[in-house]
Amino acid sequence: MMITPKVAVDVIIFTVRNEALQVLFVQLKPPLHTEMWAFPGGLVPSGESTEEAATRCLFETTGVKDVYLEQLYTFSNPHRDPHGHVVSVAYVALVNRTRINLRVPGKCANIGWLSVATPPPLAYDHADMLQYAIQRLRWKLEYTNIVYSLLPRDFTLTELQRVYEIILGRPLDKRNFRKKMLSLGMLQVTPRAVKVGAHRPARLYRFRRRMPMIIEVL
Amino acid sequence: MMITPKVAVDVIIFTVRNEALQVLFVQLKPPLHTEMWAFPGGLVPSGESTEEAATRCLFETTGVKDVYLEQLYTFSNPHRDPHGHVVSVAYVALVNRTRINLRVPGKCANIGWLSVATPPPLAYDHADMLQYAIQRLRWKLEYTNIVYSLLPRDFTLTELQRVYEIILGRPLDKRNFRKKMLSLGMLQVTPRAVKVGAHRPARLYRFRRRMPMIIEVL
DNA sequence: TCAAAAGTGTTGCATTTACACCCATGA
DNA sequence: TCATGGGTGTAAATGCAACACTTTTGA
Repeated sequence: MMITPKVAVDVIIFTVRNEALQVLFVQLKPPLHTEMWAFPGGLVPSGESTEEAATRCLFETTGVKDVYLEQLYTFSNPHRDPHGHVVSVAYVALVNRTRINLRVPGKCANIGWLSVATPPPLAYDHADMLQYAIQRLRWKLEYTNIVYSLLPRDFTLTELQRVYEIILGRPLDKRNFRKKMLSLGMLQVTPRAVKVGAHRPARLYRFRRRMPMIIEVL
Repeated sequence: MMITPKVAVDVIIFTVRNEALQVLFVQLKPPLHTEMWAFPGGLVPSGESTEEAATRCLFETTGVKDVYLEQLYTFSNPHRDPHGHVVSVAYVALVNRTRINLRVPGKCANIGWLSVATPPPLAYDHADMLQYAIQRLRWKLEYTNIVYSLLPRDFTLTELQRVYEIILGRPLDKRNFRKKMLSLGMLQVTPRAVKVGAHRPARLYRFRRRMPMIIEVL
């Protein structure tokens, strides 16, 4: 019987919070990489699919299920983990921060959201993973509806636009943005509006279908 | 120590041959799945990256290196292989058939090119892999230059167009195709032309850079 | 001179970009 | 009445799709 590498998953959990794109990191307990941060993850037991393992990891740290979760890439450099050859299947999840109840997994010393703009020192090859994940997120934002998973059920168009601007890192034209979003037909107007502050109340919208789809197909 | 699944690679090797998109399949030796076909692949030994394993598999069956090779997806269903839990990292390779010297790997009974239009019964979850690979190939053909890996160094625009038509499965307009290709600036005219048959000779072109790149960036 | 593939431009349509003012509200 | 964010339309430019004839060659 040939000896093959071990299999792990890492889950890159994005949210938009405090006007920034943030990622959930855990801090490992000594003696492993203390002072470094890493994505939630771990070895995959035989009999469990990597999707299941990623879903489980996501649930154990945030308490949420049923959010957008996508396989990103498989990282397999034999030296990526100094303790032995571990092939890691990376996943990306998008969560709405208001639904989160963070919990520190048993094997971790700490957990928290950190902005991708100023990432901390990362363990293993997690810096590569993060770069790739951000790139993929920006790319898919443009031609899918996955942003639904970052927002509450009801939201204003300005909130939606802010999420796009924060992730893409550039300002968008308000009129063109609204025209485009509404023309895609994936949003539904709700009868309600929000009144906050001394100005005109904003209409609330929601996604017709809160599931991933490619925009041309809508 | 936790027991994790074994790690394998499968390589989906595409070529364009006989006016069809074809894939390289091997037939397993008895007692395993005889009568079924599968992609070249196998377990990844500890210490080898999956890229290396895929490159090696490609070389062992076709004798080529330095062609387009891309990670496709990781398949991890615990039941995908009835003999035990094997996570397979699938790769896609694109080769130019004229450069190929097929060899039957020791553990296989047979090897050959088969058209994707009429795929044979496939072992494991290889039918799923194939569908996904075709989809990805079509998609990437539209916004990258990866087609370079399917053609000889020098080719005519008609040959290039045929490759696109065969993979996409629909006819393309000759004038629009040429306009588009030439405007992207990724082709170089060569001084030579080919004369075959009783008609005007065709100019030969080649790719400026025979390496994968996204078309907007060119 | 004929057959066969190579090669070449223009027009309409759809999509994207740029851009500035009025509206509704609470303080 | 003023400050604040919500909401709206038009014109130019760009990109894409449709479409037919002339050129060069060898037989």
